[in-house]
Amino acid sequence: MKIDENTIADLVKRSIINDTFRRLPLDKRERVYQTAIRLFGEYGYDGLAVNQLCREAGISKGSFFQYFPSKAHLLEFCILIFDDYLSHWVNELRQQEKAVLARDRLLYFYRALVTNSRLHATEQKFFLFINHAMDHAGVSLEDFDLERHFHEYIAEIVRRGVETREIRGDYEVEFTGYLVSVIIGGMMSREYRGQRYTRTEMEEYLISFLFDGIKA
Amino acid sequence: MKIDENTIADLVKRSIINDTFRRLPLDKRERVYQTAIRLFGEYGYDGLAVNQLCREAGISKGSFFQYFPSKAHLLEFCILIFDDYLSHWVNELRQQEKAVLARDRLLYFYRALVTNSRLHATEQKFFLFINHAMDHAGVSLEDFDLERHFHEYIAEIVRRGVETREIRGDYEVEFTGYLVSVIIGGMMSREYRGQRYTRTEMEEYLISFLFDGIKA
DNA sequence: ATTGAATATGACCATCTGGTCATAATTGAA
DNA sequence: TTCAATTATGACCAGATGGTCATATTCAAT
Repeated sequence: MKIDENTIADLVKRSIINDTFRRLPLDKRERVYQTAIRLFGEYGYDGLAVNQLCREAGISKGSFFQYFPSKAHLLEFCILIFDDYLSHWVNELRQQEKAVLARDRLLYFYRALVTNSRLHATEQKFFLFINHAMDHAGVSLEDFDLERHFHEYIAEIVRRGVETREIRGDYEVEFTGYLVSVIIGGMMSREYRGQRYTRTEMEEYLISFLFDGIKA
Repeated sequence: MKIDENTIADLVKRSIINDTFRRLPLDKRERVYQTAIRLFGEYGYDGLAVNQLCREAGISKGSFFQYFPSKAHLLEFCILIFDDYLSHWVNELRQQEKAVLARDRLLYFYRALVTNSRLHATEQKFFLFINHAMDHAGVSLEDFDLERHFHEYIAEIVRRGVETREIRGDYEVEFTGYLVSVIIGGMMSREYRGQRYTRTEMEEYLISFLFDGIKA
């Protein structure tokens, strides 16, 4: 995904990045961003050394601090750009998706997640880092709920499902949606590991587990 | 929980801690351990400064490095002691629990988890830190699966449940058990947050969701 | 009271960190 | 070609970090 110009301009206004960075050639901006989320995802906040980032991104330290007010601002920048990326990703998915039944829609979403996370290991790591890491240098990570795009999409599926009487509606849609995404998340992390089951079997179990529970 | 003498002796043999630490008075050992898991849980691995630990635990820096070969060994020590603690906790729970039906046993487990995590915020934070943190200074955190005690216990409940035809057995017990604990975990983290529902309502939804799924 | 071993201590060290800044290189308009 | 503005650079800085070590203290056994 290309970094959105409007978003960049907004970040300049909010003093998260400097105008110098906005004026930079596209490929340089991309290089810095990609290197940053890779290193953050791999080594964490403290583990990313500005020196290393500069070396691997091919810029000098002096330049770095002309682009970003501080290391903490780099993190915030990465989070916000990544948030944009997720938003686009979910939106595209929503447009492509043609299914009607809730079970098919959930399956479609699950498949897309699995495929995507296999494709983009770096983004995956960064996502996990932000989701689990603690606060750093005044950047309260709890303010950035990267999962909300997923949650909102699933909640929408659940809402329709309740309307069409496919899904129970005795508890809040948002709550049920949350539990659904917890299960999907759990299934996903199983995808990476052992795999005693084929992908089709995983999908079958997911849907069956979701809709029917563990009852014999 | 008192730190187990046998465990300590084993850690000395494995050169994770020095013999000096083993010979220390109980309260001092406890103080160091408690302070360490609190600071690790609060600030993470890099965020815990040995100086601060020494200050808050009331020991000198020189002493610290007579107790532990390095900071990384302190972390390993904490993880292994904590692992012991979890093992004891689950064992006690298992002995106290008298229920027969799988749904009652799962409920009992869930209640115990909620109660315990409310009581011991420090341990909770440390647990989350270990579960989510990335590797540090040669300590591969993936080697320490702190959740396995929970997983094993739940898997046992599921196994019995399958035998008594309460729980479906079309997939591996271990897999189903994993999904059950994923849901329980999800419910737990909801406990901390918004709480539009009473605890009883949460429990009812958990069981109903687990056994019956989201089907209308 | 003496002695020898175990333990405690904090000044000290090399290294690394995020961040600065004076200077050099590049750019683009006139 | 000139020149002013923008961007690039890396030596440098103060502070903090994990870790060391010579010395001081404590303690138990005689």
